[in-house]
Amino acid sequence: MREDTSKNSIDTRSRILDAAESLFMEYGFDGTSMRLITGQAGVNLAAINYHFGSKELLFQEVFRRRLTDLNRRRIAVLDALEAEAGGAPLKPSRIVEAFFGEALRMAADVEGGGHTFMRLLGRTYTEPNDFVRQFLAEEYAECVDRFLAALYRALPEVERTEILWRFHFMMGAMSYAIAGTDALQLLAGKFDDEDPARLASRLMSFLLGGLRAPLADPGPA
Amino acid sequence: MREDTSKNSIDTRSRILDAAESLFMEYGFDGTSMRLITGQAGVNLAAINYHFGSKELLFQEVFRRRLTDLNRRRIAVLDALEAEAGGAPLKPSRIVEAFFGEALRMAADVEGGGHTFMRLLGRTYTEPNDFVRQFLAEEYAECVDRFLAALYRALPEVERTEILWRFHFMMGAMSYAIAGTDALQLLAGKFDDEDPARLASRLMSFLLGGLRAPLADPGPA
DNA sequence: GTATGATTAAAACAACTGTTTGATTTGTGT
DNA sequence: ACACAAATCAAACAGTTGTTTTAATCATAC
Repeated sequence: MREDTSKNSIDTRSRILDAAESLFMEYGFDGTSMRLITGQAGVNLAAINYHFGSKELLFQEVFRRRLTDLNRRRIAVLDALEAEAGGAPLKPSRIVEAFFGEALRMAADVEGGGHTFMRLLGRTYTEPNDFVRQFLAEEYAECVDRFLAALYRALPEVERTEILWRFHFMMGAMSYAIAGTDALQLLAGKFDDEDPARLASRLMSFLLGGLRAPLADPGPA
Repeated sequence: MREDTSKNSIDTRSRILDAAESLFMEYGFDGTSMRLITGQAGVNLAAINYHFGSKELLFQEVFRRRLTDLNRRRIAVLDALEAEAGGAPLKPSRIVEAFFGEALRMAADVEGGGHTFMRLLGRTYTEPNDFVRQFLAEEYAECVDRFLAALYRALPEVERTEILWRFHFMMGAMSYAIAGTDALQLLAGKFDDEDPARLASRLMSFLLGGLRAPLADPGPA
């Protein structure tokens, strides 16, 4: 009947994290109660405060658990690309593929929870809670700095502000592609879903098309 | 001291709607309490239930107030384009410009509240509350049907599924560009904001670049 | 086996949630 | 001025929120 040995407590921790990840994704931070989380995790109500301190700290830990590795992997890929190039600037498309490809790879991991997490991350971008924004900024800082620097070097003739905006647009397209699948099914009515596997290649070609688009006229009257 | 005549009640209604729009945008549906709304609106707590019936119905009315007009304008522009073309299929870029241009025009209206509303709309796409999804689907149905039909006719050689996905990506890029400005400021650190006026042209050229991008390989191994 | 610290458990805490009630005020038509 | 409906108000409703407390149980080292 019982299978927990000494890893009982770390089991409780990850059961809470898994349940919280899934519920935060579905109902948001405010829409998810402690009792809902502990109920789905099958643990006592007080376990969250005991193991994480508060609901907010649990929320942050849900992100840290996956984001740290994701951004580490992104930087590792970028390191490899730059080492291979040997000092020469990279192709912009390779940089973009590295950054968004790693995210899409995580989003494709349905059983391991990566898919759920990426949907949660996507909807969190548009929920500008102060404490979440502060936290995400710190978590992303190094990775974004590295990739922006690489893009600046790859596109020296393009204004940096323009690159920033394009990066923002790409983040938005990706987040919606993952987090807003329900919205699409909604707007478009019936939608053949033979394709979540092909999402990555579809999205990537869209992103690269947007990246390569001619710059806008500076002055629209 | 008092300036209200007979329009007292409709004044209360719109005061509530304005406060709710702004607060829902900032804190989300669950994070915004009735007392917060009525407090900022300067009306009695019971006024929301009296004038709108419930918090959910107020939420819906916040959307209906702006969305109905927005989609009506979109369809009007599309009608004009099709009348001008006289039966010939439209250029895809014109269709996209019509759909997203109207949204961006609303987002540029800061004083009138259009900007706030578009940010709220953007973050709501990723909050898949059942009752919101149902409502948005009905509100968008006719407009999306018309624009998708126009795109299908404009791009007869492209699979309809591909067009759906591109439309989804474009929606995501736009919503983030408007709703997630804070997220960008965050990730990129300092960000010159001499540009909210140029957002429209920047975004439009990105969207058209994505729309024109070559289709992805169907099979990524 | 017993002591010690870590974990779990049940119960209670005050604060806040959306909604309803009943009385009072306000506006309008006669 | 009167009557009638619309609108506002203060107060209370029952239920839920995140967190804390105190006791019980667990695992482990001596």
